[in-house]
Amino acid sequence: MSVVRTRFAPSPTGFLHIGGARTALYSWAYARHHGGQFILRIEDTDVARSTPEAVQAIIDGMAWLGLEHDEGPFYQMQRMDRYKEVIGQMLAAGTAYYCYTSREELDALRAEQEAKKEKPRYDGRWRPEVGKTLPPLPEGVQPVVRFKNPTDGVVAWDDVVKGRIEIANAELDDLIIARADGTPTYNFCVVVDDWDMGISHVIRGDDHVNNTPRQINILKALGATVPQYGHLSMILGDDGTKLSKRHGAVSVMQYDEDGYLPEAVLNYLARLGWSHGDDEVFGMAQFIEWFDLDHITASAAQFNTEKLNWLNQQYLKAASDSYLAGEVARRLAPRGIDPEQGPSLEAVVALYKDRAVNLNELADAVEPLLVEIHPTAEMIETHLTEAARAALAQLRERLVAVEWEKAAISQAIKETCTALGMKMPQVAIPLRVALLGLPQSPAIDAVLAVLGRETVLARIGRFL
RNA sequence: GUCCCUAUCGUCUAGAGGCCUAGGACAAUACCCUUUCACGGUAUGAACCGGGGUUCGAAUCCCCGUGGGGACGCCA
Repeated sequence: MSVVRTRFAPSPTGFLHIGGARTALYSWAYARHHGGQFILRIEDTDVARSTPEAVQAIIDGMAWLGLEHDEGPFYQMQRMDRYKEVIGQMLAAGTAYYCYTSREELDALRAEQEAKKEKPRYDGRWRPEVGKTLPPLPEGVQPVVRFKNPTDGVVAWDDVVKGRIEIANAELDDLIIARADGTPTYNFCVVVDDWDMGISHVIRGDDHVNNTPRQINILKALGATVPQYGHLSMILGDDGTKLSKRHGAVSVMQYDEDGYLPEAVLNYLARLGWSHGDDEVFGMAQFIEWFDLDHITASAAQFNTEKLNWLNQQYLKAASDSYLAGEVARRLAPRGIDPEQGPSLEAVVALYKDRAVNLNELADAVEPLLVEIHPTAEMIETHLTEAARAALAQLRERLVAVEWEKAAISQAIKETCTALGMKMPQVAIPLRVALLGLPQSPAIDAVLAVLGRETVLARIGRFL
């Protein structure tokens, strides 16, 4: 069996978004599954729209997700000589030709065809044919180079996700492979790159299905081996419409900012458009073991933030306290909070990680344990009644002497309840408000234990 | 307009002719657990786009509609 070599080939005209991330993930996982190589290639031939910032954004996104490549990044702009070399060969071999049709003529042709409700396409006026007389060479027109596409028969391939696809050559026109300024175009560069880089499986977005027959024809004209193709359907936004700036078409780094763990995003993406029976929660090692291009869904999938949230929560619960403490500290820093002060961040995070959906929520939840709190007047009025304050006063006295660990603290709270004939919540809720400014928290004895005696006594003391 | 792809609960999906009284997960609802809020547990409701075939038998195969998406650039 031959070596598996896959690639991810984004054009650096924006950040790495969720659709691109899934394409990269599948290509990466397929290579890993087969012990092959995963190549990163930057398709930057559109000089006007490509930016170094976008290149960096893509690399950052890949790094955040942990999709490391084995070769590259290769930049198409650095491979110009090679493309020109191949174009020269094709011109010489007669599989490509110069076309002197101007942009204006092309526009007119297109308009005419559209008016007649026809599929717009080049009419082959400069295509050399035996016994055909070409038009006279116009003055001052720099020619483009067009590929001489076969006119009959069909191009067919067995798409690994969509099955057999056949397209009649009659549907295809002679595409431009080099612009008037000599620079090669996308469909041509892809072909040369996939060929030169020995790509065995091209896994890419659905929007490239129509490019595939053209690329196969060029590959064949070059005498190159045609790789396997797999076209992934697109990802729709939360509302079922195409991803746009407003919903979902955001950088994967936005997910970091929104408090998602890369593991959760990866797991979510793996399951969006692919399945392994009823399995839902699995790490990348497991995914690599399972993933094999079977079971990829052919139809478009709608992004569902709620399920991502649920997955993120699962990963949050499973994550280690030290990892979470690091992530939370990173989010607390911009708020001017130094987690070195106060109780151990790991202990605090452990208390809250079961109840947060994302890291930002976790940071929010943890904050009152780390900084001075300011309960609202309303909160104080509703919860810190005379009776409540009396209970807190008595509890405080017990806490002064008690051994500082959960069971003993719990015992002290219970004794206070009994002594005053109060129910647990009647003491616990005011206590929460006094300590955290909130009526809800994890188990109160655990909160006290983590907060430390000094802080607890001081915070209760403020209301006596 | 032409070509290509696609169609199972609200969403992601299982399903490769009988295992389907269509399964799981998210979301929803109810109950349980609970010291509050969560977590967790249990249960309930919820789908094969329509029409024709093929077959003893179709969610699964074929055809036609319809819906959705994509492509038709000297963009990638």
